[in-house]
Amino acid sequence: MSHTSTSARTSRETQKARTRCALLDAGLRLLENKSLSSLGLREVTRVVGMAPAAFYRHFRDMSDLGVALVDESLGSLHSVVREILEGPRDDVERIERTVGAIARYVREHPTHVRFVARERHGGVPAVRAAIGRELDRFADEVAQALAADDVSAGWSAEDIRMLGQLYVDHVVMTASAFLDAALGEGPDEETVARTACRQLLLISAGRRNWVDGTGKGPSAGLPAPEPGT
Amino acid sequence: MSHTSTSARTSRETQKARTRCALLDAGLRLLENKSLSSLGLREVTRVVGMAPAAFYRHFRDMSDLGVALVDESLGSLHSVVREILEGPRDDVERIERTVGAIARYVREHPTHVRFVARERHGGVPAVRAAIGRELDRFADEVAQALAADDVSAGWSAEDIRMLGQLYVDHVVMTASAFLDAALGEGPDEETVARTACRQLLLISAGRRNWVDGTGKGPSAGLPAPEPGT
DNA sequence: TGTACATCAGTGAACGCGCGTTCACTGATGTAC
DNA sequence: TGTACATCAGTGAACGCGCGTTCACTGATGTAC
Repeated sequence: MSHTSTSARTSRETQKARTRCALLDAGLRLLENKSLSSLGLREVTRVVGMAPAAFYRHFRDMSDLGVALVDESLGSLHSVVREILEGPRDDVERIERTVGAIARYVREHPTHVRFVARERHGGVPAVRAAIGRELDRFADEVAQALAADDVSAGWSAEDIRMLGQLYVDHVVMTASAFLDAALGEGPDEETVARTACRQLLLISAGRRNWVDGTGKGPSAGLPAPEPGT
Repeated sequence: MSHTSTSARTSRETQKARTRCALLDAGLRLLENKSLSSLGLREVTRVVGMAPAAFYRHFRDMSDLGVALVDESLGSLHSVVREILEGPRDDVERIERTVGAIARYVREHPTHVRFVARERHGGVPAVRAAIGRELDRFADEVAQALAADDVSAGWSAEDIRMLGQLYVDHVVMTASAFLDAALGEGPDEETVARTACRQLLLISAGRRNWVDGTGKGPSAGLPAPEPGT
């Protein structure tokens, strides 16, 4: 409990926060080439340059540090998502802005993105749960924004939520593909961007032609309207 | 090199194959709750009940065992995929068959599915590469089948391949969701199945209303055809 | 068929090493008066 | 302002443990004659 008058943190507090941050940074750096469950507490403290025992002043164990990394990685993303969703409603433009934003985010925070992609199904339950919870929140936010679109008229809440999840899953896939591209594995960034845009456009097309429960759009299953009859 | 006349394997060969299989089984079992990069050679041999050193008679290291597990996990899946793709072309039925087949596969081989989901972006490069290669092959197979559909008339090879990739990614997501359901995490199996079906139906609707390069279906962006003019 | 030799999957002991965790400690920072 | 005491982030030594890898070996199986 701090005894200083609210805002001004003591130098002790700020120093502790700095060390904690250094531990998180070191962890993230080491996690580029391995997974959390094989990352050692001593590896992290060694990079920071402190005694192993000091680790316990900041985290209970590596899994605890992992959960903190999830918050750091995905917490900042909510504002980005909101910004995109609040932009113009036009499909094509929104899609291009989305894919551009993903590309930028991956370029600026590659280690965070890799961490999330790797640990989403990784071997540390608490971290997996934290990522799942955060991605669910994103799906909710997206669903909420989608509900406001004209094309969503008549959609059930369940279907809108399903669509939000489809988008979020696709964003994760795309981010991961951008990451591979940056590493020289798989197709280059340009190709990933084009593929992602087209996949999203295809989903948009499906959305516009969705008929509840059957998925049959106006141009399928029914005879085409015959002009003049 | 075997010196027996082709088909009949010596008892030595079969015994070696059995041991190898026991190592793979033990590895897979241990990987339910951890990731490959934190799984130890000694853990595996302990479960099988053999001396650690014997491991080297079968695999160079754990990464080598991981690649063998990828082959075992995904190799058998090609026939399943082909069977689905060769079935009826009708969208709804094919989708339901697909989702049913995923559910069944996950129920019958949960450990293989978890392994692939976990190591797809995991910390062992050789295993990641092996999984990526295999999933690309699946995308190719799906794309080839899609190309034969009527709705694909006029599609560029690139767009068909993009669609194949979208389907494969979606299948992986769905399999992973079924797995969570079986573990009591997240929504139940029934919900996962319904969501997956609707997402696939939505993609199908997009496919039917795809206009090259814009994603604009016939019911959007253009004035609706006016009967009688 | 029987015998002598080759192969090689699996053994068990040994090695050096880095791990997570504990503990009493130090000394700079913060607080009370 | 100065002094005496409390807090607590970080230290460094120690511990027992399981790890991957090596090595000379054993003994059942397979081969040649």
